[in-house]
Order: sequence, then C-alpha cells, then structure tokens
Amino acid sequence: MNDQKVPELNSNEIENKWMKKWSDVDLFKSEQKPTQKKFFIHFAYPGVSGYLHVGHMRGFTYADIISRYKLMTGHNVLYPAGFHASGLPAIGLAKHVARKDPETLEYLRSNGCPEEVIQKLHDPREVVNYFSKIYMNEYWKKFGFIIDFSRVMDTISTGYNKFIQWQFKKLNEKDLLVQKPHFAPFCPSCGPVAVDPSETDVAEGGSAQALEFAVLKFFLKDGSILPAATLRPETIFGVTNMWLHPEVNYKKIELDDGSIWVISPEAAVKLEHQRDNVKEIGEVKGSELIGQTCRVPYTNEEVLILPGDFVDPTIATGVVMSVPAHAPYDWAALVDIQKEAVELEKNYGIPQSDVKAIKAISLITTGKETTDNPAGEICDELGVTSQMDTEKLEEATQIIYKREFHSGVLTSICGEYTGLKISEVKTTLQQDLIDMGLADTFQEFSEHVVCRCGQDVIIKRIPDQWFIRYSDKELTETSKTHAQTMNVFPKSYYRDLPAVLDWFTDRACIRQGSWLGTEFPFKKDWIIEPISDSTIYPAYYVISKFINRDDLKGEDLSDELLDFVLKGKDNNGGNFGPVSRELAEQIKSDFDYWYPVDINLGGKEHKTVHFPVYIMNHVAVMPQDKWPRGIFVNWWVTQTHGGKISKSKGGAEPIPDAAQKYSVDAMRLYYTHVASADLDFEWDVSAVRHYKSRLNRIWEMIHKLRKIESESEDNINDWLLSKLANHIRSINEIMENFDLRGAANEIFFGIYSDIQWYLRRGGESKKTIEKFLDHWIRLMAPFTPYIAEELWELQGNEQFVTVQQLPQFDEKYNKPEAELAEDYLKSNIDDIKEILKVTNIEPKKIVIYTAPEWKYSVLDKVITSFEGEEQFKVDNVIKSLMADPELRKRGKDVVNYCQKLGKDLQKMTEQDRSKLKMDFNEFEFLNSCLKFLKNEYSCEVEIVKADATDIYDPQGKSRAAVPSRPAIYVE
RNA sequence: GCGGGGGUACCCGAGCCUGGUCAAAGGGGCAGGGCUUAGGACCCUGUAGUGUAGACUUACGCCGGUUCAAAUCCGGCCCCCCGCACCA
Repeated sequence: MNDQKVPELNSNEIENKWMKKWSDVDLFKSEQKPTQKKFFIHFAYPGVSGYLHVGHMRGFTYADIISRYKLMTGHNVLYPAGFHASGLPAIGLAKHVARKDPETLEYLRSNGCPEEVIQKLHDPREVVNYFSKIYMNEYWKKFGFIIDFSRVMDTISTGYNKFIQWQFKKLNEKDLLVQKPHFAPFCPSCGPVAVDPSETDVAEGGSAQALEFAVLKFFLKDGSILPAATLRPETIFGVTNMWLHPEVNYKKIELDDGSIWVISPEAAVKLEHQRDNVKEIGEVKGSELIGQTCRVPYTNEEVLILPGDFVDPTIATGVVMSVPAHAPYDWAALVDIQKEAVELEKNYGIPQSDVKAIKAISLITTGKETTDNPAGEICDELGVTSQMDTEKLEEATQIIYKREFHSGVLTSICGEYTGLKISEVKTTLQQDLIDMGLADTFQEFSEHVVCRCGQDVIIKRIPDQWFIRYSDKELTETSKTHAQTMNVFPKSYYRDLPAVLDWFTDRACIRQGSWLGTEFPFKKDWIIEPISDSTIYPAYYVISKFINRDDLKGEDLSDELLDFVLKGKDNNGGNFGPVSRELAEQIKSDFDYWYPVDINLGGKEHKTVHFPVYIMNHVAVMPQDKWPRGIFVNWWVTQTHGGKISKSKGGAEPIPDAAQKYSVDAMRLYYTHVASADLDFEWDVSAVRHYKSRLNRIWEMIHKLRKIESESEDNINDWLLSKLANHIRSINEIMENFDLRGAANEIFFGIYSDIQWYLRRGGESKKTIEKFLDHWIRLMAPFTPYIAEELWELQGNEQFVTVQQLPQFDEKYNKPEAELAEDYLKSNIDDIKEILKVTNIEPKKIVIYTAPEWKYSVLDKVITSFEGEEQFKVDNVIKSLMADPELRKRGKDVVNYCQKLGKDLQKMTEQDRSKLKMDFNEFEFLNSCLKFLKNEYSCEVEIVKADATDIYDPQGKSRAAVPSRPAIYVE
C-alpha cells in the first residue's frame, strides 16, 4: 500500500498493442451462430466529405459501447460500417480541389494529406477511396471499434447500384412512385444546383429558402395584367394603389393562356423557367404606366399606379401592391409621396387631390390597435421617418406580421371572409382567387442566390419530376404503428416519431446534374438523390461480405437474386444466373439470421429526414419481420463557444491528434459521461484532460490494490462486495435502456468512490479485492476497452476481456445489513462533523451513547403495531406498552418517545422502516470501528450504552440516544 | 408558422415519467487542510444563509393551484434552443 511505484499508463502503447492483438485473431468478424441471440447495430454511415472532426466520434463511440455491451451479455453482434458517397459531399470537395480553392488546400494540408494525394483529389472517386481509408484506419480502428471491416461498402459501387435499383422497382410495383411538377433551384448556365448552407454549388445565398408568392392579377385598362407578388394575399381588401419603379423597362409577356403580364425583366427570366410557352411581346417603361389606374381583383376597385423607387425589380415580379394600413413599407412610401404631390402632378399629371385622397384601409383587427391604421401606428412607435428607414421598417414589418398572423381577424369589409382568422384564411383565399382566375403563384428565394459561375440562381419548374409517395395513407399509418413498437432513444424522439411520419410528404427522389449515385431505373441520366438511396442499406451489409470476398460480383445482383434473398421469393426455378443456388441460399440464410436491424444510430440531424424514410422504405419493400427494431439518436458536440464544429472555422483538432494527446479511452469516456446522449455539449479540451487523469487515477488505484496481500474478515468486505453487486444490478438495468452516461457514472465514479471508502475504512482482504477487480475491470471494458484489456491481462487472465461476459447480479453478495452498518457509521460521522463545525471544538474526546434497551423494545412494538393496523393510533400502543411494569416506571419518557416515533414512522418509506427492523447491534458495530474513529479524529473515542451504569456523561447527552441514532458528546 | 426540446446552486450536468429517502448525484472550478524538497498528482473538508450540539430558514425561470407533503403533478406567463426537404 505504501509503495508508490506504479508503472506509468502509456495509453498510445496500450492502444497499439491491443489493436494488433484483436486484429491478429480477427476478433470482430461476425458469423452466424444459430444458438446465440443476434444483435445488429450500425450507425448512419457518414457522407464522404473530407476529414471528420472529434464531434463525429461521439455517435460512433456510442454505437461501439452498445455493441461491446451486447457482446458481453451473450449476443452475437454484427456491427458493420460503410460510406455514403452519393450526392454532393465528395463532388463538392473534388470541385474545390479542382478549382484550387486555397482554403480547401490549406485544410487538406493541415490535416496531413500528402501532396501526391491532393493532386488526385479533383476526382470524386479518389476522394471516396482516400477518405474511406482514413475513416477506417485513423478513426474507427484507432478508437477500438468492434466493426466487422470485412463488410465495408460504399454507395457508388456496382453492387450497391443494383441493390438500389431493385429497391426502386419494388417501390414502383407498390405504386409508391409518382410523377408530378416540381420546383427546384437552377442556374441558367450550369443547370441544377444545390442550395444548402455548405454552399458547395453557390457563391452566395446558401441559406435561402424557396418561397411561394401569391400573384394577384391587377387588370390594366387594355386588359393586360399587373401581377403583384405577395406573401399576404388576404390584404387584397386593403389595397389603395400600386407601386412600379419608374425607371424599369417592364416586359410584356404573353402566357400560354393568352393573358399578358407586365413584369420586370428579371422576373421575365424567372417566369420562363416556371411556365411553358412564355412569349415576350413588348416593353413598357414604368413611368409610362404611372398615373394610370388598374382594377383590383375580387374587390374590383380602381386604384392609381404610383412611382416607387424602392421597388426592387429583382424580387418576385417587380410589381408591388400597396396596403398602407398593414404594410409599414407601403405606409412610409405613401406618406413620402403625399408630401411630393405637387411634383407628382407636374411629372405625371396625377391630380394632387387624388394622391392626397388616398387613405389607409384597415382590413384586419387584432383587438389591440387603437386606430384603423396599424402599420402607421407601429411606424410612429418605432419612429420611422421615411421609406429609407429600412432597418426600422423591417422590424415593424416583423412585428405586425407576427401579431396579425396569430391573432388577426378579417374585418367586415372583407365580404364572405369577414371574421376569419388570418392564419386560416391565407391558403383558402389564395386558392379561391386562383380558382376564379384572379391569382397565380410565383416561386422565389427568400434572398439572392448566386451560382459559383456568377449567374443568379432561379427556381425552375420540372414538369414531370419523380417522387416517392410518402404521403401514402396506408404506408404512413403502418409505419406509425410499427414505430410505436420500436425501441427508440431518447424517449422524446419516440413520442415525436408519429408526428414526423405524418408530416413527411412526397419527396422528389431523382435529379439531374453532376452528382454521384445510382441511375434511376425509369429515366435515363437521372440520378437517385442521396436521401432516397440510403434507406434500406443495412441489408446490403449482409451482401457486401460476399462481394468483398469475391464470391460474386456486383453486377450479379439480379432482381431475381435480390427478391430471393431479401423477400424470400423463389419464383424462377432457382436460377440466379452466374450465382449458384447454394451461394444464394447462403446469402439468404445470413440475411434471415441478421435482419432486422436492432439499432440504427445517428445524429439528431437525421430525426426528420433519414429515420422516417428508413422506417417507411423498410415497411414499403421488406417483409414485416424485417422491419427495423430500434433507433438511437445522439445530439452533437459543438464548438467551444456554441455552434456547429466546422472545418472552415478551424474548429477542433484532427481526430488522430486528439486521440494521441488525450488517449482513446479518455475520449470515449468523455463522450459518454460529459452529457446525456440527447444534449449538445461543447468540445472542451480541459474536460477531456480531466477524464484522462481520472483513468490515470483508476490505473494507479488498481495497482495499489494489487499489492494487498493480507486477509481480513471485517464487515467492510461484505460491504464492498454488496455495493458492487448492487452497482452491477443497476448498471445492467441502466444499460438495457441504453443510458450510457448513467452506467459510466456508476462504473467510473460510483465504484471508484466505494473502493476509496473501503481503503479508508482499513479494508485489506486480498480475496475480496480480487473478486472486486475481476468484476470492475469487466464493467469498464465496453467503455474503455484498452485500459480494461491491459488491466485484465495484468490480473493474469489469458483471454480478451472484450469477449468476457459482464458480471451479473448475485444475490449471495447482496448484504443489506452490511450496507446498513456502513451507512450508520457515515451518518454518525456526519453528525460529529456537524457538531464540530458548530461548536468549533478541537476534539479531545468523543463519547457515543447507543440507545437504552427499553427504547429498542418500544420501537419494536410500535413498528409491529404500525404495520398491523390500518389506522395507526399512538394511544393504543401506549396503552399496551404500559402493561409492562418495566416501561411503566418510565411512563413520561415512553410516551414522549412513542409520540415522536409515531410521527417519524408516518413520514418514512417502507424501505426506511425495513431498515429499522433489521437485526443490527449498534454497540458491537461501533466498537469494531473504534480504531477507525480514533484515527479519523485523532482523539480518544468511547462507545457506551446509554443505560449502562456509571457512564461518563457530563452533559446528560445520553438521554437523547435512540435506536439508529446514538447520542454524541464531544469535548 | 409547423413540429419538438428546455430553463436546476459559481459552471457543466443528474433528478422530473413513478411526489416524501432532495440543500438536490456526479464532474469541474474555487477555498482550507494533509502528503510532498517545491509544484503537479493524489487524499480529506468546505462551497445558500443563520446557528457554541447533530438543526432551522430560504431555495430548482415567474405566478397561481392540487396535496399532510412539489424541483417533481395541474393551469397561466416569460425566456432560450433545435429540425423543417432535395441538405447524408
């Protein structure tokens, strides 16, 4: 115990040692073991977009801990992994390399990518090849994952393509594919582009949203249409005038229904891509139209067209309707223009009186406004001075929009719509107007989007886009019902899932352009988009094993073979082309053994996209007994001051560097313990270091324990093993609910503090410690496998701890009395501590008085009677007690004690009471702790019975002694 | 907007479903003590307030309610966060 020399914990060395030993014997290759329960777990395979960061390792680590736990609880585990190569990420990186983007090159170099590799990375296939290896060797193997690498696959191999095409044929057979028009981002010179925050394709506007504007048709005298775009079609009832930019040369466009629209040139370009047969037939300058009137659709009012310099021709149609009562911008412009009525008359010949006569028309009431001009009201409040005051106007717009949307109601000027809520009327009114031929729609981004080539990105209509029909009622209902039978973690997501499945609507599933992926079987040159090609892919892990070892080729995956393997259909006489019947049977048998998936683990970003389609596609194309069994969602590791860790911001250090610095075990423990799975946490280097030192401490502790050679028979040994047994019981329960953090807390902190107490109490039994260490090390193994293997070997074991079984709760070690005794001792120590604190005494002598005999017998009787009677009455017990002459002598004391007991008992739980009933000799136990107590306080300690004769009790404290709570005197 | 989550001590973070054992686990930080040549590591103690005896008072976003009893259940309010579609 005193010898401090402990071999240093050299983590990197240990990691390499065990990594090699495991791989030498191919420990993690999964084969069928028909007698064992199988467990199939995988994580949502990462997109190949370059280096991963320390945050990604969180989820992967969870998957590994669960795998290892299952392995150690009698399961045959399959934990495969692959790479999602389709879609944009790999191409995105390759494009950046190809255009020699300095940031990208710097990023590659700083992560240690060799120059000769960088030379090749302009090719997306090279990107996939290179990074697959990095993920496997530098991340997953290093972290000790028990992944079966013989099954690795990616989504751009021939075999995978065949598999996905098969899936789409099945969807089609089930009538779950449909064609209809769709709007998608499009660059007039580059074709389809992706608009997403990573800005792979776009130079600007990655976070833009596609909006659907209502276009209201205002009729000019000559019958042509001024189409005003708005997000608030209901305000049509409040239109007072129109705004056109006087300097813009508006285009006259003829649509295929013969109508003529007057819109800005920018809008004309957009319209061409949103409609068929659009023809430009003329041009008219804004100023030429100003001063004319036009007819408001539906209300048929005639309103003036006025000049508005604020009108932006690049937004929507470049035609704006004015609703001053509810649109702060319009109000401010109206106020401005009314001030300039004189010039207006001069320049455009509009009578001053007409302009000045324009009054805001209110059509919405929220019950809160004091005037019939809410927009004007807000502008006054915020101190808007002119239409140039854009910041305040923006704020005003937000306020009024939000308020009116939530609590607004249409007023009596709105005809048949009077009294309807804004939140409800919006869509119905828009649809009504469209049906009457008075309105249309127009697709537009919420902000400017600029392509890498410099052109503006617009929204294009694709007339015959293919969709997967997730809106299908039966599919949705079946999926919802099934989801409720799944093990979904955390619980919040389990509750959420039915709503998500309901909300999930048809999804455009193919696209054109430079994307990696599988060609859609029903339309040449169109590629299945990357969400849709990764839904039932875990099934492919069963097949990839055979392809990887060359039992068959990717192109051999015929529809017949896949039907046979995945659906058990055997309808062409067992002929699978080049694949032998025997091999087909073997693959099928593997599939039937491993499938369904028990846990699919992924980050929270998958909650509304990947997981729902994962469930729905299984339900759609697989037999019911192959539908997924469980989902585990993990939240993120964020940047130190919040926000996503991102490469561009130079976030956290590369994974291999971190592993080397902090050790794999420490990082694994950090991910697991620093927060629950359903919580984001910040990457915190100093916290990781703390976990490393925690492991160091455990390492040293175990080395110290191993030096103990003696044997003792104290209560403390029973106590330690009992505590351990109960930890084991609770850890097993906790792990069944996948509360990894809770389990880690017990193993690395709870058990540790127990062994500390054991030593402090003078525990020193070699036998006990051996037993203890055997269990403790096994418990650590799923979380910190390297250190566990090393310690396991140190303890003289020859097999891997990885493949041992976790200890199970053993009733024979459960000793409630031993635990009660230590708790009792601790509570006495607490009391003494409290007394010392309050009195500020440096103790020279401590006397502990255990309760007198008669109190024990009173307690006994009161408890019995308390539990025997439904309506407990102290008086009844007192009566029966007084029958005893011995007690009668103490009359008053007995009554007092009884009454107090009665009250206490009522507050107690069953468990507390059962403790009171335990056969426990306080006096003897305290005496056995004398040495310890004297040591703790470095003073004289005496244990006496309160009813012994001639006791030392200068302050009469002994009278306070009751069972389980002795009196204490300190001097 | 639609859907969901959350506000706990100096900080992170358990507990809340199944009310009492909760002045609230665990970790970190800070302070004191021990150990040590010193530092670090490690161990002990403290970390809402009061208290010369093992307690009491005030506390889990705010207000109110249910209950013998509320961090936990119910109602209202304030504030914060996340996902929302072609993006894995």
